[in-house]
Amino acid sequence: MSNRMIRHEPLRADADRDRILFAAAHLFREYGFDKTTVRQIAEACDLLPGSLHYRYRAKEDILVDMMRAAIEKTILGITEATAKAQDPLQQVRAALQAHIEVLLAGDDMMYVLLFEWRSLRGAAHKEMIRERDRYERCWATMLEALKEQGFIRPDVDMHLLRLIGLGAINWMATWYKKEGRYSLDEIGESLWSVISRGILAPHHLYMEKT
Amino acid sequence: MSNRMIRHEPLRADADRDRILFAAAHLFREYGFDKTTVRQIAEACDLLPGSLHYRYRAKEDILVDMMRAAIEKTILGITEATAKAQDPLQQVRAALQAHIEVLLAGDDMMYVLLFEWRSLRGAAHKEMIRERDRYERCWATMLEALKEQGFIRPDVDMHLLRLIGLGAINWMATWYKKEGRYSLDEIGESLWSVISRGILAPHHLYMEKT
DNA sequence: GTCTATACTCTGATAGAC
DNA sequence: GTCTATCAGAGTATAGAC
Repeated sequence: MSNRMIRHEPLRADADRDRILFAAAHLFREYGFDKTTVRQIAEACDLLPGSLHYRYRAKEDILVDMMRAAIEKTILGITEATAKAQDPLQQVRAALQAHIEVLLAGDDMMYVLLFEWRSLRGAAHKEMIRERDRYERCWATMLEALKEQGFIRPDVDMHLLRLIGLGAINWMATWYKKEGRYSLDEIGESLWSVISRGILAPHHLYMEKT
Repeated sequence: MSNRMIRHEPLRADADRDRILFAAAHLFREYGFDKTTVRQIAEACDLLPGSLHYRYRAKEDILVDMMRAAIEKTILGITEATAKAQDPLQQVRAALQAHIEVLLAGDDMMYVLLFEWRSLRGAAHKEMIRERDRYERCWATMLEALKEQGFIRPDVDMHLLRLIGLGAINWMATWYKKEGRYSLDEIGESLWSVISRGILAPHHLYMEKT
């Protein structure tokens, strides 16, 4: 740091951003966005309020930036997971596990993304709705493909299925504990066991069992 | 009201309580507990701040009272529903539908119960955890009975199933719209269709289909 | 970029007349 | 029980020196 020649400003800036967002996320999760003060955030990332203000002009800006990062991470997570999988069924299975892992692996930003978007108003609120829709469309595309290829019973409404499935996972953030009785693999396995038996057409259900 | 003889104090008091809780719940749902001011609540139920203070000494007391009422209503809902049903399977089906209806029928208090318990701290927080556990135990009992009677595949973990199922329903509060494309019956039917096929032992699955 | 000090606003809660 | 008036505190955001 003493030598200007070996400094990498962009990296430094990213690290600062991460440090701030990480500390803020922890507080937002613990106390909620409204009950967390900018003074607390500043203290948690070793800055004084004035310095934090230099990075983020308003408290809400921190939340917006955090949510952008969180949703990007989520989309990246299921994109990578599905890329590895071979057939469409295993793709969905992998995406499901990826969503679980990204959400519950311990990143407080994910929790904040799910439960604090109500704290945003106006333009910022609308932007997050759009971002959420972008993510949900990834799922919609995957699920529609599955249906068109005959994997799913004809009477299953894929739109409702998506809402139900993602809802079950998202709610896990309220009860999952790292030291609890279930591992992320067990949780994903259980969920998939119920859903796959619940929606697959008989032919593929049989294949899935073997 | 002008004649003291025909006044019914307890009824009046209940009506006042409902009026306050209803108005407060609407605001809490719209803006969140923290962003709602006691002045707003007072105005919404045609009281002045001082008068509201007479009923509830602190803002948090309103939230606690509201949550007590909401959880009581929920427990009453599934209790009544299961009482009407005959066999254990239909009992669970009825309880599931009851939970959906109580949660989504339009009572803002239910939404607040699900998403604002984080606003409580200390003793009040602990009390709500206990109340929630009381409710979850109703479900645990029902589901355990189902398993013991052989309705469920042996490999299904009933504890996890409860968390997944109730999670799927609770999350509905974030997306369900009264004017939306799905009725409460459709939603319940879809959920049951997936879950029942996902967990029932083959023999009962066949019976369920007919 | 970081710090100190502070302006300004709004909040929950209360005191006390009626 | 309801009202008016107000307090004490906390909150965000800012100005300006360094």
